Amino acid sequence: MHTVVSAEGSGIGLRSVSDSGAPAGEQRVVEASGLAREVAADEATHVRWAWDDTNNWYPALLADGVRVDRAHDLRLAHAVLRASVLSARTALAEAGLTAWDRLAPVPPPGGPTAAALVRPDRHPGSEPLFDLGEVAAPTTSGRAAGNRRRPDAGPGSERRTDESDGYDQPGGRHDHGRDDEYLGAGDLDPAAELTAQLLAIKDSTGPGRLRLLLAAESAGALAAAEMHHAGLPWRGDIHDQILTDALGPRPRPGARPAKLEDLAHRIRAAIDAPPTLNPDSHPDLLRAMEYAGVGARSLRKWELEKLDHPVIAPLLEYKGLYRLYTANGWNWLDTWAPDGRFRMEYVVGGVVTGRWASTGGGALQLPHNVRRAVVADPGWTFVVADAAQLEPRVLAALARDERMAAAGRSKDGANTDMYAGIVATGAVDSREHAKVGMLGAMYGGTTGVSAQVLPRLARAFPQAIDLVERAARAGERGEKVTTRLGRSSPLPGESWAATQGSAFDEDAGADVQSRARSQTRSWGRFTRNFVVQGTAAEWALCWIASIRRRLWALGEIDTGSTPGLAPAPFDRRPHLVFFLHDEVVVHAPAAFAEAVAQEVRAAAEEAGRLLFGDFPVDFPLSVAVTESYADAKD
DNA sequence: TCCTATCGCGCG
DNA sequence: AAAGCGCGCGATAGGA
Repeated sequence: MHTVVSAEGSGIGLRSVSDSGAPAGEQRVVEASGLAREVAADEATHVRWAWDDTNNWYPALLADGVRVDRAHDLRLAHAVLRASVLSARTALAEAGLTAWDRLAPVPPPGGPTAAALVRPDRHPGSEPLFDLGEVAAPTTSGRAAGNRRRPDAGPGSERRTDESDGYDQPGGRHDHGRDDEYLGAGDLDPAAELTAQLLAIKDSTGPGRLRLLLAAESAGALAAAEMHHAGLPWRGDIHDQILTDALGPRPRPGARPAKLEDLAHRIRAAIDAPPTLNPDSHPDLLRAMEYAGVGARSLRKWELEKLDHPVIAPLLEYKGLYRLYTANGWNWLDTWAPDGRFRMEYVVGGVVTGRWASTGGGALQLPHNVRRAVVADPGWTFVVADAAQLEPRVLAALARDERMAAAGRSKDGANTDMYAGIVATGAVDSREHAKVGMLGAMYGGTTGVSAQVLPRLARAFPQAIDLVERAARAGERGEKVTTRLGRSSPLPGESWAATQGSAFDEDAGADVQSRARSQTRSWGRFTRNFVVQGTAAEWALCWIASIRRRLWALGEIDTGSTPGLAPAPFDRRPHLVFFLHDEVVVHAPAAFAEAVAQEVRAAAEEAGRLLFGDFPVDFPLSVAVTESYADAKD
């Protein structure tokens, strides 16, 4: 049974919808301030909460200490069902675009991203887009401030829509924007949409796969909201020490840190440049280096490293420290972890393949050299787990390639390295060859060692290699490809097809043809990788969904003991604090560490079974119990 | 002045 | 163009 949650005037509507999509009973309307109590009471009935966007509702519940077990995120589900080939011949997919196709993800409340959206420059005398007082509930400041829809909301309101016109190049961010008429937020009827989605699942060619995918995607949205709520423990004092050791004391605004200033002098001296040369200006620096005869074509690190000149050493050091200073320096600390927690802002489903993206704070790019600042609370510890060689294992299982799966299977309980296993089959000579060969197969590498090794891999593991080759050819033909659970790739944009067509013109020049060919191959590499990366993302979603359920079931520390620094409902319980594609960090009371490690492993096994049934493929983890994230070597 | 493109590098 | 996939971000350059 689902309960659909929606805004009804100043109150909140709760309406039951059966698993077949039939409305069950009348809608109840409760006061906004009473929602948390209502939800907490209904949790015991194993209801699945359905709502337009998890970030519109769940943060306020968490703020009231209420955790929910299951949800159905209508925005995320709609996007999957709209695009999937499994649901292509359903009413939902065959209907024209609706307001649900135009929803942009709602940022988590209270963070810098939400603040930036709430603070648009208002001209004096212009009407505010929404009245904060009208919808504000005591505990829902973030939601009330920026993200609640109103019946009269229109273009330019808080319900922003994406404006991109689709895909011309692989690699664009996931969006569903089109430039037809905006239908208006008033058209969002969550109960009707849920009914339509459940019907689309039932009518699809893979209801079981889609049901699992949407459950996992929605569980991911819950987990992301919970991680934002709990935050990653962050020791600002340690971070500051790292910065001071590397850069010198924090400079006044506008000034370079002492170490960078010193290196800038040495760089100028080494190439006889004037004191006005700004090493942050690539064109100027490159020109000055050319004048000094350094012989650099660009300023890329790997290229500079090949050169022999006195400027290289200080320049490389400068670039490293500059990166630390600009990306994760004091400004970052002030903005993203001012109070002992880094509240990362994930964008669930933000990548076309189904991976998560993040916005602001660079949660998915946290450099290794600042991870020392991630320290567990007193009496608590981290359990850090990452899936070893996830993508090649996923490929083996996807292709049902028994030999490749066997190469990654653990023998007598030993934690195996799949690349070593591939070497052991005799297919290739070294672990390095196995690794670059597999990466090349999954990414579409055509040169160097990876291309040399590919034929050997194709001989040893024909089914796995054939799967990625077929995915590449489908993409080159402009077709969709689909992951294990039913997430389909986007189609290339109109200009892609136009370029393809123009290559067939009688008078097409060689340059046009070569551009078309290069574009074709590029899209093929995208679809080749899509099936693997996308299915790996599905494995990770199932993993994280299982972990959050299992952690909750572990219960809490004794009532006598001191709670941790995490906010309720996690102050006495192990909880997820970080997720990075194939890696999780759990923050747990020290006494729970071993139990958590065991559950994280069990969750990985469960994820493998959910995706691949009894196909004999292993997904081993490396698990570390540690006080500091930096001590978990990946 | 604002907006976008480019470079380069962090992560998986 | 490192060698192929997927991202976010900050600084500077350059066009409008």
